[in-house]
Amino acid sequence: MVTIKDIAKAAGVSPSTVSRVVSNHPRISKATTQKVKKIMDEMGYHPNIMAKSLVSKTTKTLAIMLPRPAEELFQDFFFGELLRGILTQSTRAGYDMLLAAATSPQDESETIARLVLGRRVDGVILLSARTNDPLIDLLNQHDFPTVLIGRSDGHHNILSVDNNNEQAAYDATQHLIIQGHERIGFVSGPPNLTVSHDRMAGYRRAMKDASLPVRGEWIVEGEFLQQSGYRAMSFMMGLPERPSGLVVIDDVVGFGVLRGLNELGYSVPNDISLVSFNNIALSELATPPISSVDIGTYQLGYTASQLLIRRIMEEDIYQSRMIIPHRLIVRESSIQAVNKRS
Amino acid sequence: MVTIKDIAKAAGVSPSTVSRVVSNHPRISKATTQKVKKIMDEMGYHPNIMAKSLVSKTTKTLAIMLPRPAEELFQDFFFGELLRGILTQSTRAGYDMLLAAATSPQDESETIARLVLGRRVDGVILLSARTNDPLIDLLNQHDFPTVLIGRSDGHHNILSVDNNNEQAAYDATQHLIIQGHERIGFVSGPPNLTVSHDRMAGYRRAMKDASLPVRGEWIVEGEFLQQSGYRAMSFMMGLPERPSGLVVIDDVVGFGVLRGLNELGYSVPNDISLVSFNNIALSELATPPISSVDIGTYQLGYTASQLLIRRIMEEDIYQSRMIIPHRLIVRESSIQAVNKRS
DNA sequence: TTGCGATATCTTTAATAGTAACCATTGCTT
DNA sequence: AAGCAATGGTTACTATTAAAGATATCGCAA
Repeated sequence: MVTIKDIAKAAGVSPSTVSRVVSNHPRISKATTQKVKKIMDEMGYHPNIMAKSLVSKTTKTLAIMLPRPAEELFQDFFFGELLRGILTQSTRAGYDMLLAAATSPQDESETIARLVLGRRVDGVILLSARTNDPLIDLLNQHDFPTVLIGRSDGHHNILSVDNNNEQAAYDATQHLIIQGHERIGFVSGPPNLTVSHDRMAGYRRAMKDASLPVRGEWIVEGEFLQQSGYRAMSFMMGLPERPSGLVVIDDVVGFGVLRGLNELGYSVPNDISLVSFNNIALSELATPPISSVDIGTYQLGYTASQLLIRRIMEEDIYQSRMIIPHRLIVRESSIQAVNKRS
Repeated sequence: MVTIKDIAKAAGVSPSTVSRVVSNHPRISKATTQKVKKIMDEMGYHPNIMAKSLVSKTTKTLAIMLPRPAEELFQDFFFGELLRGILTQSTRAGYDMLLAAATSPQDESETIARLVLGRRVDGVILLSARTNDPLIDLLNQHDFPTVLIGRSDGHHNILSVDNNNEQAAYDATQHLIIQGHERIGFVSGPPNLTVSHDRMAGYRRAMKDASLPVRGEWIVEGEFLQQSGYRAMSFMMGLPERPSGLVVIDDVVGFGVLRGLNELGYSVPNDISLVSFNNIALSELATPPISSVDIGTYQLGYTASQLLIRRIMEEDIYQSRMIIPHRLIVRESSIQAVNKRS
């Protein structure tokens, strides 16, 4: 391997001078710069990133800490879009991305400790916030640059990027109410995720504002998997009084709901109307196309990365909590036949 | 930051001894080990990974080199599953994963050079092989541990994990032929990817073996996007003699095909039968459920990571090319109504 | 023309955190 | 008493950079 010393020797200068050439230091003459650069090219020199990181105490690397278990996440287009947003921005800013997964709960803290306290990364993006995330405490304790995608109860001093999920669910629910629905159900996600809470709260507020009753059996919790949606329907459609409209926490779950309703012989949107969240690429290709709240997934990731890098650069950050706007995309799954005819 | 020297001083031993305790060196007494470990816990010591990497010339990190542009990839469930396979195995083996993307063609080589020649990673997983990939030459030149997911023409001395895509397409096509179809079309992917070539070849062989004609206008190239499938249908269904069966390169494209056919008023499978590839989670939730060749996506990623780590460990590797078995999953999209009744 | 300080340019030295090869000490056996 | 495990310390090294020091060059006044 060719090192900075080899270049220095070959060019007849000191290693420091080569180092300055590499980092475009102003106090190097054009002649020397050219000479050194030529030799670097000839000898195929590439700076050893580890040595550089050791001395500069900076790795130019960010970590994405994946929640555990990660299966659900990878099953969802949502994650791909988020990742794309993060990666695009961090690549542009000259940062590498480390994908960190944990296999067990204690391993999660250990992984973070290894990466963060071992100075392997300059910052961390946390995904899928739980209602009380111990990782956030750990990272805050060490005052380590962290951005949370989502929201965590009881942590107000952490940088975060999120949607207004409460309002998003309000809008989705209100849309169904405007379409004339009075019995509206909610297919939720894992109960320990704040996103489940927030969307549920918005659903409840919309129902309350319209003076509509919310029945306990119209709310079903599950995972971000199609199977959850499918199972929710087996249960909900067996009720004596079943809802005529459904708000579903995630498009993939929505696909499962659609399949369940289909098999049970219900027609969407004529028998049951449907609105879900995230607006993944395939939701407009469902039969019927699914109405969905676009939460700006790419933007969410892009902004998180941007915010994190700003924090690392120690720029002044005035807003610790950034909200990405959402937008309800109305499609066939929530437009009743009567409206369609008009 | 607490270093190995701080621990050494606090424990009254030399830095080497602490280093030995950390790496479970056998020649350290139990008493010393315990004493040092206790102090490490108390002081919250975590080894600096950069310093370790510098001296050991090993980073315990793998890079996934994403193809450019990466948009398509992130839009596909396929990628998520692949990533999950890679990540699961590499995490188990104690390796971190670096996600590397390039923004331009020349940047691609630069990124590889920076990571590989700069000794930032121990190995590289290449995705989405093109027919003649210059990156492979670059990596081979430096004898750098690399595993290719897919196949690249003219590179036989590279480790790779792939499917038998030719046979997979043969099986898919033959399935349609057995169902009684004689006019079968092929909706392909980007022409510069080997996977497009291989699947096309299998399709052609199956048609030839059955003495069925292949028309040029029944073959359409595109991307791994739903829009490609949609556009292919606009074109193909406008032909004077249109196919009655379709082999589609990817499930996401299949979703687009389904939508296109739907809008044009064709029924699947009664008017047109459909088989596609990759068997993503949502293909069984399409309307109708899409027949798809399961290529063992998770396995593909898992095996690639495993192979790469073996190569890094300099284990003897007897097979340089591993083939993950495929399996045709027959669903409603390719079972004609007449068969359904029986 | 010469001498001086200012400036530009480059070198030397020390530091980053850790590891490995080699060396040193101890206490026990033969 | 010599030899030998067992255990731990010393020293040198990894590739790079920052700070401080050294040298050369230049402009300008005497």
